[in-house]
Amino acid sequence: MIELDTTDRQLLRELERDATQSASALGRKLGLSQPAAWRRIHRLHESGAIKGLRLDLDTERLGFGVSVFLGVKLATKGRVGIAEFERAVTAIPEVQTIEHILGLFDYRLRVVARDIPDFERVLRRRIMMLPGVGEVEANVLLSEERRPGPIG
Amino acid sequence: MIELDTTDRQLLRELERDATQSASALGRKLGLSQPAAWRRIHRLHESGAIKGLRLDLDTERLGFGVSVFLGVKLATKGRVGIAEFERAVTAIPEVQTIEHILGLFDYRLRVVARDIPDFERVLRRRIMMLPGVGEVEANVLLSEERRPGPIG
DNA sequence: CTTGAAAAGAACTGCCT
DNA sequence: AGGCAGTTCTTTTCAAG
Repeated sequence: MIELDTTDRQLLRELERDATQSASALGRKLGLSQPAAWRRIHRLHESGAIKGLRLDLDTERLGFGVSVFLGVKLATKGRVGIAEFERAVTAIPEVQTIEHILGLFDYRLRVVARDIPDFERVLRRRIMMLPGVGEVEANVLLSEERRPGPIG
Repeated sequence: MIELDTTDRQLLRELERDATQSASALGRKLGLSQPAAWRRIHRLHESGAIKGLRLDLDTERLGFGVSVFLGVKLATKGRVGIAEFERAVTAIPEVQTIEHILGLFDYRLRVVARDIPDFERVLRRRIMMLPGVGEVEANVLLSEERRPGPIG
């Protein structure tokens, strides 16, 4: 486990707010010189505390107005079944996130579609055709909010 | 809705793979000059196609080994109930994402905790104390994979 | 759209406290 | 660990084809 001091935490908090800030801007906010801030950020990358930077696309503006969370229960739960399901679900472009979970469902999928008819097509012709799929639960996304989290 | 040409799509695909690439590196890959690539990226930001860059932290390495998805059904569903719930849930630092959804549940929360006992504390003393909380479903995250998506 | 150039700023390095 | 000074690279804007 990686231990962080107060300054590292402040850096992460700032970078969570705006990941494009320069080392000099961050240094100014925390009372550090530009190289000092840079070296800390660099260490946070090297240590693996920061996995990287993700591009945050506006799926709605790009024509994918519908996001649906699917809970999926597998009917066939052997080792082969799981591997086969994962391989097949990976090939569906509308599936943005695949979460292997433990609980009432086996997988949780985040699926995007242009609209509801498009989603129905994805669900019927893609999701329901996946090998080993059992029960499927759907929840349509209305709005989403990300919080700073206990780490920053 | 924002219309993208093939080059913009290629840019987004590359940036999804690695959001830290320079305009000149992207230009080289797509056969564009550095200013041309830069202007396209700039336009993708301005148009809102790209919302920004998100810091991707390794919650596990930072000591939060447990991620749990909670489906929450509200018992009280008046306008006041929803507003009150959202205000209260926002104040819990362990809640990383709040998704307002339509379906079997009203909200989906992504919660992080240091370990299972820590998660039990969050669940009993924080989540279950939220105003208007009805049924709660839990799924523990085993592994997660993000896919390029139909946009890139 | 392109190339080329120039100025500003950010990233990175080595040395010193 | 932090700061200072300097080098290299990228970003950003411009002129011109």
